[in-house]
Amino acid sequence: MPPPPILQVAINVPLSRRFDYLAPAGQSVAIGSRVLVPFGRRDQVGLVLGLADRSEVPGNKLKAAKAVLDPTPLLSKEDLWLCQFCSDYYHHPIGEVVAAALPKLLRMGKPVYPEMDFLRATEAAETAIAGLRRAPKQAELLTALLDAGGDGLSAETLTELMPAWRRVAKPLIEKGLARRERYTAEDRQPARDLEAVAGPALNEQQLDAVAAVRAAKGFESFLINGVTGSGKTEVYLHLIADVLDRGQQVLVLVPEIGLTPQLVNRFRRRLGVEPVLMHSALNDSERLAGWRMARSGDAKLIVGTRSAVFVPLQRPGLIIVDEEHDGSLKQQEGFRYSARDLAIVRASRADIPVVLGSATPTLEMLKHCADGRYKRLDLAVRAGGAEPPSLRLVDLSRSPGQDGLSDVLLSAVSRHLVEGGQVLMFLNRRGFAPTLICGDCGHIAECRRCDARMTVHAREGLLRCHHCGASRPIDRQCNDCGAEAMRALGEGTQKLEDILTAQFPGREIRRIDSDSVQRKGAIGEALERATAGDADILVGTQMLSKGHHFPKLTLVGVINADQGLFGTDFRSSERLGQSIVQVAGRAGREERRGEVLIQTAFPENPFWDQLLDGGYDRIAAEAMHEREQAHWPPFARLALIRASAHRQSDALRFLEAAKRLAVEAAEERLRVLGPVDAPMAKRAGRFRAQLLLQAHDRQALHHCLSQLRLRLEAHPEARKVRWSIDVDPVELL
DNA sequence: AGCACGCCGACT
DNA sequence: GTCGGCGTGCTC
Repeated sequence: MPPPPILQVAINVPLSRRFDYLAPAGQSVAIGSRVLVPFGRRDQVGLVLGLADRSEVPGNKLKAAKAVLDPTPLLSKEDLWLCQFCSDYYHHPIGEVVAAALPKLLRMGKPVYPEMDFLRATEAAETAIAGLRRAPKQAELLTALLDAGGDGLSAETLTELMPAWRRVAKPLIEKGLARRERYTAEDRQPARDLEAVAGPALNEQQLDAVAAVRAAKGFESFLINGVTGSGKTEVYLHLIADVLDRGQQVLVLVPEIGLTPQLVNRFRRRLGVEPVLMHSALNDSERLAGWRMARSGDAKLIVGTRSAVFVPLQRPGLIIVDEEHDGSLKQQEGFRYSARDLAIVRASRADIPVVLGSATPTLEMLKHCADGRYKRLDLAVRAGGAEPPSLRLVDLSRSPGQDGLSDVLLSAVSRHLVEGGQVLMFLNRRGFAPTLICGDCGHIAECRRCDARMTVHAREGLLRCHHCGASRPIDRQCNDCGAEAMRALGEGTQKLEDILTAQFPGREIRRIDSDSVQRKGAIGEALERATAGDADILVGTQMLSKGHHFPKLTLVGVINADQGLFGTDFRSSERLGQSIVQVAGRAGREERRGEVLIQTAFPENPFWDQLLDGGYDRIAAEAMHEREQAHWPPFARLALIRASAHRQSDALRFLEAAKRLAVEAAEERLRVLGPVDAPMAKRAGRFRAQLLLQAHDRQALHHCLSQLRLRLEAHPEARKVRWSIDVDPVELL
């Protein structure tokens, strides 16, 4: 008689260990299944990571699982491998990793296939149907049920077929001709094999790129470095079509904003398959349905944002990461993973190619290419022969204008409008004005919970903190000297919209930022409306610069680029280069050449010369050189220990302890910098500080982090602080 | 993270 | 006299 197996269970708590349980009496449990377990004084859903025949935990402490929630494993060996990899690489508790990898309903213990109401015909129906001549609706319904046979039809299907079916079904049920039952519902196959519409012929570079990826035997990483408008998507479409033809699945990761109807429609039309979407605008059951279809293999093409990188795939054939440089691919709280990096890890594990695309690749990817680890595929010409936009600086000291808009830019706007073009004004600052200042004493209105100034939102009459979301009515008097002299200083998108409205009466001006686009997922619709062409001037933040195609757009104005020029983060020039090149790429994609005007008070800054002279390539090359000199990524590996607490001293004391432990564990193979207050030390009422670990290679860093985490979890100082490890941080604050 | 236990302040 | 504040400890 073998001993009862011990279940090693991952539970969604911030603890790194697994919890051992006895299998429920008389039941066998498979690895990868969920179980309901007693945990402390409550019940929790856990995932079985492994089976063992003995446990370190003393027998009297072992409890038995209460129920097995999945008769067959929910996650495959491959899925579990990915979770374990994440837990190891990001030094994050396995239970929280598993939780992040599962749709909410599964996390809550709901069944994979929901039970649904069905209506089916009884045996008596066959003969009785002839007697229903005077009840045509009933006859119609019963015929449909008989035609469906088997389990009958689901409530969902019936509602589509005959919205009033419930009323019609009632007499049928009373006559014993139909019966309501509950079954687990199978997914309806996504509509597919629509007509695939042929696309434009590929140019030589596109053909080369397609051929290169096609030639991959198993895992290989490709970086498609394609200028905006060069037709990266066309290359993706050909590659996807290949894989679909082989009967394998394709996973496409896009930035949050990239999931616009434009892209999805193009996939649908050109490939003749219905893409399964996974993004934040879906509700819980839609998410679960998509997850299920990916797992079963019914979904051929999955297009999703960051968290879709965890979706189980039955027959993976290709992973594509579009806009690889985009910051939204990195989770910025809790379990801080990079969906781009995990996509590469998954592809490697599955032994399939991975394709990363960007017009402005990160230095990390450029270095991999330079080292020969990844294959770089350049698309240097715009499809259809469109010319690249012309970039020009506007010196704000020579052409001051008013309210932050130079005369040069204003006259360019009117010129383009008169010529029938559309104009985009790019300003990475929402709200009315970034600052409310006292004209008498110079006091600036600040957030009470953060070390940040409040942003003026004039429409709503509010001051808002963009860091914690707090708001209050605009101060009438100065909180410092009491003078009634508070005025808005600087420009935000709201104010810019007002100024342009006054300057260009009769023109349609549309603002697109996270204030004007409230609902998640509404961004796509807002962009669609703007594209339709009735807007003359678009005013917006970063949101406007990503991936969307505006056919009539001929002028882009970059209102305030200077804030990126003096960033403290070592990535700031890479970032500024990316955002300007990306927004510039929106201009002039068809017959008319686009014009980009960049306002700056510092035209002498070498950054501008590099950008105008050599474009993003040059910016990247310069930045690469600096990073090598300074031993920053991609020439070093970083990890950040973040801590926050109500008292600043608690956070700092914890990090001091962490520093001692890190130095102990590291054996001089890494530098420990800090602890320092985060640049905005107080945020949402908590004080934040961080410790930076810098290592030459991954092994040194990870060796140190593994030891560090175990010791920190047990450390008495850790109780007063909220802390986390951020491996490969992208934001150093 | 949650949840209970535990020991000190302003209220029915 | 109690309701409740959040410090401390624990979860197989």
